[in-house]
Amino acid sequence: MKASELFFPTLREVPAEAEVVSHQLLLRAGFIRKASGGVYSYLPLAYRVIKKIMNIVREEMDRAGGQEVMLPIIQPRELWEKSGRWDVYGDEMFRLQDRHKRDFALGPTHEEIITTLVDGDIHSYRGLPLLLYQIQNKYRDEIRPRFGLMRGREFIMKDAYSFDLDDEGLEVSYRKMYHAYHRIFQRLRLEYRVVEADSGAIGGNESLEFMVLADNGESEIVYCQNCDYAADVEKAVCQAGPEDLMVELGERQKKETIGMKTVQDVAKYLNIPESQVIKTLLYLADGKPVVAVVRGDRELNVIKFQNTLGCFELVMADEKAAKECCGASFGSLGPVGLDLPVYADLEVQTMRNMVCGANENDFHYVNVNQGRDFAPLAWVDIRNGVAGDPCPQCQSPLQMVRGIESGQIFKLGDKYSKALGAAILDQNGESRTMIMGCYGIGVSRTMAAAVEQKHDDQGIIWPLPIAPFQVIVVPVNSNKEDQMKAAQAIYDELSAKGIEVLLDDRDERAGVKFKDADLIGIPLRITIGPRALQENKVEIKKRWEDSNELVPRDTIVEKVEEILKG
RNA sequence: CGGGGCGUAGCGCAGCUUGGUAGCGCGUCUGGUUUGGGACCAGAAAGUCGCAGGUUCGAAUCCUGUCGCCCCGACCA
Repeated sequence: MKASELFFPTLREVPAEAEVVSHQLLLRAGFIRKASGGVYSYLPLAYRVIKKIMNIVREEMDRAGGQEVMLPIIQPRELWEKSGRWDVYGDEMFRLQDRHKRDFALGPTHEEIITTLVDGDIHSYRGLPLLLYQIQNKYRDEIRPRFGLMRGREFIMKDAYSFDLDDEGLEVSYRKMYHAYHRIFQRLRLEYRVVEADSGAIGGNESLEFMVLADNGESEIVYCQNCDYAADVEKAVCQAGPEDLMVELGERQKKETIGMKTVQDVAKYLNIPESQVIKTLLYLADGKPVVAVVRGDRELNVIKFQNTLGCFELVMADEKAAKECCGASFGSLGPVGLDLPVYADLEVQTMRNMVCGANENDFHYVNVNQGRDFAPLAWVDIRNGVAGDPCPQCQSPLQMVRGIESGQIFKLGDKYSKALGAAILDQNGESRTMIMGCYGIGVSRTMAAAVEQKHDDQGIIWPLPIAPFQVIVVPVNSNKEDQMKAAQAIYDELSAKGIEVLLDDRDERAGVKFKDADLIGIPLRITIGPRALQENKVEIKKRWEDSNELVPRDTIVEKVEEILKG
């Protein structure tokens, strides 16, 4: 492909609308253009990358025994009513009507369609196991689409669904997908981590997320370097700390702390670490006041708290409610003498001589000790994990990184098959509900995640397996016949080897070509310059390294093949 | 949905307070000189100032409404 004929409108300046790196670079490098909030066009370079990701995914799905299908995007309302999700899905579902005023949804996901499809034509256990997948657009009317391709309203997703006779079968399918996903992310050459996903809300079912590591990913992950444990901070299992039995319990005292509202203020004022203070947070669970207590330097994890309570709605109470329930404003609350259900984080259990609000404005207690001064209704795990927490499996200190949720595998069980009545006959002629799993990879999001992970201040650095072109050949001056001739010859030779090459034949100055090559992130650049050409040499540069290398013209094809292999 | 910000040429922005025939940089086009990290000179094209209504002799500018975009939050997985 000649650069002069390629549609890749690069921008010198960062469009004002883009905040995150992947969004900025994909716009600047001429990969994507916005059609509407969260809806993008993929230009040729982007689509080349997308197709490569799709092909890797496709090959691994096929290898795992999957069969590719293409399901409708437009889905009738009745299907969604059957599963009960027409109402539940809410505003996040794009809806439309046909000319007869019949309701449809633009598929946000395909459990309904596929379960109905399989139920219609598989009636015997002999038809199982079955693994179907597709790669196509999904539609979710996100409350707030953001960060370019990272959270779009229309996005490309691979979704796979497994159907088995029983849980043992599901286990086999799930494991196959687990290994397939590992292969996929390894082949994409992205650094990633598998973490446990929330299973509380849906109840006991297993789910794992494949996170592509990136400095400004949406998720925070803690992981263990010693064993294989990893989890989102919101889901990480937190434990009680060790108790220091040598610390003597002091006598509880009330101290005046005028104007001291935050944990920081109080700790500073009393000259103690924040970890000696406890935070008392008042929430309304389905309208009823409940209290959460966590160490002063920790964050309450609202999801964990809600799962603990098992309530439907959990909102933070306002100042007024605090005054009514506890007799003091925020900043002066404490569990001592509170006549409310108190849930305290496990970590608080082993703290000694804590500091907390006295439920009286501008007063705090010091030397508060659990058991003697207050007793919570329950000791529970309700805080966010942090780096340094002990690993729940092996007790080594956990590390923290950020990541982008790129794939997820999930044991659905009979959730949809039951609702939609998808049953089959087993060996004994008895009717059984099929057991399902579902497995997603955000293809367009993965492209964005790759950019987030692989870039520098000059632009994108595509991993070789998904680069839009593997090599760019740059004659320093396209008007010099000898340079163009050499460039064209190298282009032909590489192309003949099946290598994807971009020939920058544009009548631009060298600087412009180099900048563009760096920006669009082609892994290998071959530069044909006048001086080297005199000695019958050309220059090769790896996008991910600073230095370049002069090699004899005759060996360049060999050289490229060698790098591509390694 | 709440809070904040923004809509002026393809991109980035100024002009708006104090109303008077729309500007800058980059990009684009033409000609020339240049040619190893976003060249230079000369010339040119390109904008219903998001949209609608109002005030006014006159609105990019003031008022009202509306649409869209971005960020934070709530929400969701």
